[in-house]
Amino acid sequence: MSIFSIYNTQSRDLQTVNVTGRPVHIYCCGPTVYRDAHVGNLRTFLLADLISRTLKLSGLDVLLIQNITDVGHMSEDFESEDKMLSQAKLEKVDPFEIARKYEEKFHTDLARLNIAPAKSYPRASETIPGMLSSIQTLIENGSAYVSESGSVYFSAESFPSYGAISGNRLDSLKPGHRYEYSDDGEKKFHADWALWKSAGNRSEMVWDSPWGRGFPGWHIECTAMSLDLLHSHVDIHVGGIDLRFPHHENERAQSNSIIGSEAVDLWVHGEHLLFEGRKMSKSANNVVLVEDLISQGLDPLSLRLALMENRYRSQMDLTWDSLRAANSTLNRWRSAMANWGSSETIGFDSEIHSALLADLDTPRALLRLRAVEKDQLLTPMQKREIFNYADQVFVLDLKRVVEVKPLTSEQSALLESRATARANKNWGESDRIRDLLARDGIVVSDNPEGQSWAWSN
RNA sequence: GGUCGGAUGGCCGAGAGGCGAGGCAAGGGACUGCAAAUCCCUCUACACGGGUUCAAAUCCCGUUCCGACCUCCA
Repeated sequence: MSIFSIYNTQSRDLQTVNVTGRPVHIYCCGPTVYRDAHVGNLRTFLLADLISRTLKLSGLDVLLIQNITDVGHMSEDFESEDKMLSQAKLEKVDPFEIARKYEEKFHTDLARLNIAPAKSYPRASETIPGMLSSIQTLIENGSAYVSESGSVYFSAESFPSYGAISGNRLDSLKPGHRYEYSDDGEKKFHADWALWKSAGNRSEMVWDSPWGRGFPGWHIECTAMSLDLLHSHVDIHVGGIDLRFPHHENERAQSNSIIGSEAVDLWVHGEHLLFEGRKMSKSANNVVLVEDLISQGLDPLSLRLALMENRYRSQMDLTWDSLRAANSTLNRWRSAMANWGSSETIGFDSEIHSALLADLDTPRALLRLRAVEKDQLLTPMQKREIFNYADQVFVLDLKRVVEVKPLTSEQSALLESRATARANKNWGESDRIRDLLARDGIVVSDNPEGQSWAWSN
């Protein structure tokens, strides 16, 4: 059996996934649910999906866990306001209502992109006891300390291999370099971080703890959840490149300090998505949501295809052009599939299989699919069966029969009069009607068998 | 200042010592009453300077430029 290999940020090398006798444990850092997930966020969630599906293609079981951060995690800095709480103030509702609303939308977006649901989506707010016991363990074994105000900090120096994922060294993280470092005076060392932050003057989203009322630090939720739900061992940990430091570095220090060994085998990071040449951000005003694609008349799966045209490890510039290109490819493939018959058999293609196994080389797999489409030595049935095979991972709904919105009676009448005009070689009238229909988004074309029509989107 | 990646045709992007991916756009042709769709063809590139080699986009050294991260971030 061929083996899946993928790039491990920590070892800076391709690493194979060798798991037998149990499911592959995957943990993917999920959304902070204070706003809509944009298409860049979705690129990372798609990455976890592609990994899971490729492993399944190779006959492995997968246990995927993805957290929902519904507790503000601006705990390092009291000056900036917590995102969840400030959004709640803005929308004038209970912060948990905000969280549930965006959590719901997150699931909707995943479904639109055919991203298979994880086994579970633990919420930070419902994992407080687990976090408290993780923190307790860290205090007991000397990895963490309690401050005067009742906050708990992780001691970075207690973890000798700190920095292994990101390449950062503790002395390079000293204040005085480019970033602005602020300290509330409670940390013993500049690189320490909060595991638990005392409530201060906060009254919402705070919990009781052995150290007083407060709220958890951002990094501890992933430690608590992954150790608990994945039985203290993560085979593949997935997240966006920006989480490499500090989030994953800190999570690793916490998890390893609790279990006394390496908790994660493989750290996989997805690169960022740019849109029209710039990083997607509110200030650049180029945040794109799945809804925006839909309102442009694009199939959301054209995003899935467009994202797969690039490797997950390279920064990618998404444009409306590339989305439209993907959308028309999708339409072309679906109608080709319909023309190739109705076989439900799942074929096999070794090139596609090996491309996916080789560090998720989706561009090469798609290239092969295009070659299959054009290959004159393959029968239509063979083509369809190879497409069926590929669609287990691509999940572009290639078998979907393009459903056609019915015409209004006026539009049907126009089509009929055009056919009559054409029969009479009344070209002027025929073209006039064609223009009329085009305004309704109906494209008319003439074939030897007569005229046919289609919706332009 | 530290760390991690990049630079390929009009644009987006694979490729990682020899055979010039693919897509989009553009131009030409076939088909058509004219179109559309489709098919065929065309446009032939690897930041710069050295080096290694029979052979470099690919390896090595140097240079320039670009992006990401450095305590909010997918």
